[in-house]
Amino acid sequence: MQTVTMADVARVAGVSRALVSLAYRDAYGVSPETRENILAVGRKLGYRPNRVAAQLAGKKQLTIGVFLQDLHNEIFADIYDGIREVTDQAGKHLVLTVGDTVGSKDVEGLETLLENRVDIIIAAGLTLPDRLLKKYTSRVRLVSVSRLVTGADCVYSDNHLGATLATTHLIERGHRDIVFIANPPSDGYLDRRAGFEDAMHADSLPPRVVEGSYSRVEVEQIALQILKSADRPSAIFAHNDQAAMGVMDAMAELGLTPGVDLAVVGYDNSSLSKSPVSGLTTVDARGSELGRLAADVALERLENPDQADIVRQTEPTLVPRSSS
Amino acid sequence: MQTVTMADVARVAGVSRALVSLAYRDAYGVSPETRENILAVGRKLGYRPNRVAAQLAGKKQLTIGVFLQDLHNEIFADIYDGIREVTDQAGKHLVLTVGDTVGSKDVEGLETLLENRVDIIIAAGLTLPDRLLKKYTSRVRLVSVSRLVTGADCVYSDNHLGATLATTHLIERGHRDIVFIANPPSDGYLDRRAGFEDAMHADSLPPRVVEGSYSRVEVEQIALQILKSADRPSAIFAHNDQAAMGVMDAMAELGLTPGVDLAVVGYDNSSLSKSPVSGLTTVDARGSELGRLAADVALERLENPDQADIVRQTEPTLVPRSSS
DNA sequence: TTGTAGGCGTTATCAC
DNA sequence: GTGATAACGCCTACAA
Repeated sequence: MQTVTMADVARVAGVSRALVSLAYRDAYGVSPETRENILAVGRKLGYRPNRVAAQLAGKKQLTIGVFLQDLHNEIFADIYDGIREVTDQAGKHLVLTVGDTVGSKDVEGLETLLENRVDIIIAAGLTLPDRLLKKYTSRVRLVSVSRLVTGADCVYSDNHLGATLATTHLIERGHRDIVFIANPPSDGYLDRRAGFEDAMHADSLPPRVVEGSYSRVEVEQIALQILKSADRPSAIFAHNDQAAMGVMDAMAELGLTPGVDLAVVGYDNSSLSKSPVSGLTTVDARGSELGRLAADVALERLENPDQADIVRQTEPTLVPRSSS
Repeated sequence: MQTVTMADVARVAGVSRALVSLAYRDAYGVSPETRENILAVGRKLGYRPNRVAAQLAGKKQLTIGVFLQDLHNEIFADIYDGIREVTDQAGKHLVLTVGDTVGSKDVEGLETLLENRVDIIIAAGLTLPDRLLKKYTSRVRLVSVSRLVTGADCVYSDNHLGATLATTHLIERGHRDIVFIANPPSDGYLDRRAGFEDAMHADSLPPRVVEGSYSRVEVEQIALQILKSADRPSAIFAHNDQAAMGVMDAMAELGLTPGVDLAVVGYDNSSLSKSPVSGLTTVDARGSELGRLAADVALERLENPDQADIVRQTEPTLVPRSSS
């Protein structure tokens, strides 16, 4: 159980520690034979490089911190996949921290990343207020995914457009009384709501907005109230798929059929909506593409620290299904 | 952007480095006033403890490695929640790595954890063969979640019982021709299948087993074949909820109604099945409880490294819904 | 209660 | 090509 160190390998192989180090990073300055020999000895001894020590000693930028807001929301799994796809190839190491559904652990997650001295942070789904976020953007390079942040690199999907697509789709289907179940208001996540309102106004329709949450069951309760009320709308547009499924849950409870008794539209095109079972019309924000882009930006930033803020925007698309 | 170190804080506060270290870990041997003063200086200077250096220098066991097999499967989010609940309280630091849906990244994930010199690993959903796994259990303390491993601490749900519950449930509902869509065969995950077969045999019914996968869409294709074949079963029991949803997807495509044209049962009680929309009958494996238990075991093991292997088993329960 | 010295396992910078 | 030697930032005795 006692750890084998570089010194051990060096001693047994009959070389200096420095050579072992070089051999394991296949750097220049070590002949193929000695390299092979060193690696063989290391293998026999069960040597495993100590990344902690390497991080401390080295000055190379090779670790990327990743913050994912909520593992229960599959969009973050998609984003992670995208990130990993490119960082794996670039040989960068990832340090992961995660928040929670309520969004109360942003600070904790970022703080942990900083204590681990990551060279840059890719943060997906941050909800902490701009004011607090500024304290971080001044201390570390940050690539924000989904959330638009001034003073940081950003990768996000055009939420205003996405919401407009969804709303227009409903209007074209003849709906005039539409409720938007919004996410809890927070800096950087107001575009979907704005897109909805603008689209409604464009057709001189009154936008109805109800504040929702990121929790499916909470939205279910909210939807129950809406559906049981006197002025039940003919369509509901939810800020994301989780919330939309909450609406579907409520409908199932009341014996209502999506697409018939009420139109429902979500946002994210997660596997929740993809399923023919739910048949949820949604807006595809392409999570894995966002992830890939974010990682690209992070690598670019590491190469060139002083260039201006990088902003990449992707265009969402509407995915019509049976629920509308 | 240049990092503030302990030495900086010490200099400004007019004390030694050691004192700063003690103050930040609120250890004995530092008066309340100096402590306060040191912390104040640190705050002003924007000092942040360097966990990398601390890990390297210290000998205390305070980091736990966590491996989660697949972020797209919500059961792992549940398990993570459970783990976090207890490690947060115990003040332990988590290092996270994740695999993928195919299960091809187990080695990579464990290896990264080892390179980070975690003191113990909690691994959920390992699929690598026993033979390979042994190389790890001999090098590091391992708490295996879901998977039963000899020579390591284990926390798992009684899968044989769970599968029996599900199968018996179907039989009681009058089904005699039942297909079990199994997970890809691998060490440590054969109990659900065995539970199914045993329950069928107990009633002198012929068990039909089809090999499935961990991917929802792949199972959808498999289910399509089964449902279109001449001898369509009256019920399908899938190895987990993801797979069960794949079956539901196939049914939706064929216009079949779950619970009417075909009974479907899943496993995990993830939010996929919880939803009234899917109404999927399932077996509740209680992920967060598994996570909590695993973390408890890990802490116990750190305290007492030499005790015999700890094995904790939980009892799953059947959750009947409309799909059966 | 406080300060000093040595070490954790690497990487980086030199000479050889 | 190869091998000493000084960092890296902190912890942990031990001495004061």
